[in-house]
Amino acid sequence: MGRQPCCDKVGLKRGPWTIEEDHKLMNFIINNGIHCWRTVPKLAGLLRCGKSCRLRWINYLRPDLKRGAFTESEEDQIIQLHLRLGNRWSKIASHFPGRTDNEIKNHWNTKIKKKLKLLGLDPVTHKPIEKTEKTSGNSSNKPDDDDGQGTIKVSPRKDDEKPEEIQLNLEETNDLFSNYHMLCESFDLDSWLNQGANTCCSSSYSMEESNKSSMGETNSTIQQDSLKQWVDSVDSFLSWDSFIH
DNA sequence: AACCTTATCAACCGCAATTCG
DNA sequence: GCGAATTGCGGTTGATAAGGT
Repeated sequence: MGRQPCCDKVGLKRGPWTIEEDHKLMNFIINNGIHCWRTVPKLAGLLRCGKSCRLRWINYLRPDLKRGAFTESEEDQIIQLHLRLGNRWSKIASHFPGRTDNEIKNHWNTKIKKKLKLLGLDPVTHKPIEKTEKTSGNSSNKPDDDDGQGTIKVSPRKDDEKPEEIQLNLEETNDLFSNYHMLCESFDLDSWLNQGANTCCSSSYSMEESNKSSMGETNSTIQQDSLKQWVDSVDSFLSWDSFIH
């Protein structure tokens, strides 16, 4: 049997989105909202599949996106949530209004993972690497940049250069680990989670929901004005994007 | 200046979960 | 209740910017 592909890929465009495509998608969603992603590209006049449109909207065009680098406290919160939820990025993202699961996942993979490794912590278990190795006795889980003796080797820049060794001896590792746990303990995740749950926005955001929640009782003129402001702001970062590209 | 390596992040893919007829 | 359609999620890839040699 098997499932049909979600969309007919023949003749569909792939790769980076153009400003024109972004405008088409935005205009369509502004005017019509989102009812069925599958029909969005067809109705909006886009040669993209519905999945691609959804992703573009959620990760880049949504009006409530918070752009910019993650703060240290956001990073701490991500680590906390990862400890509890694992790689459930959408769940984690739901506690960061304006952040997307993709953004958090990328940040985790490129920055936080390295930070934890430097602290001598396994990014998967959040436990000291030595400990997990000794207890598991499974060398296949050993990070390739760790020599198993509390020393993390950073890849050399040159072939003839000795790897830079960051001496994280056991004492230092334990100190870092206890600090890390003090941070974990002092952080009231539950109350924060509850607070986040009230303010979080679902990844399946739509203009209809946006209108209901943020514009609820305002009149249509104000709605039009805010919408215009948003489109203007999106226009400004779109042009900036095209400039830097 | 040219080349190479690494880091970053947008976008894609495949599968699971959910919805719909 | 069942199967097909659709949506959403997490892992992965690929383009490109940034930095180093």
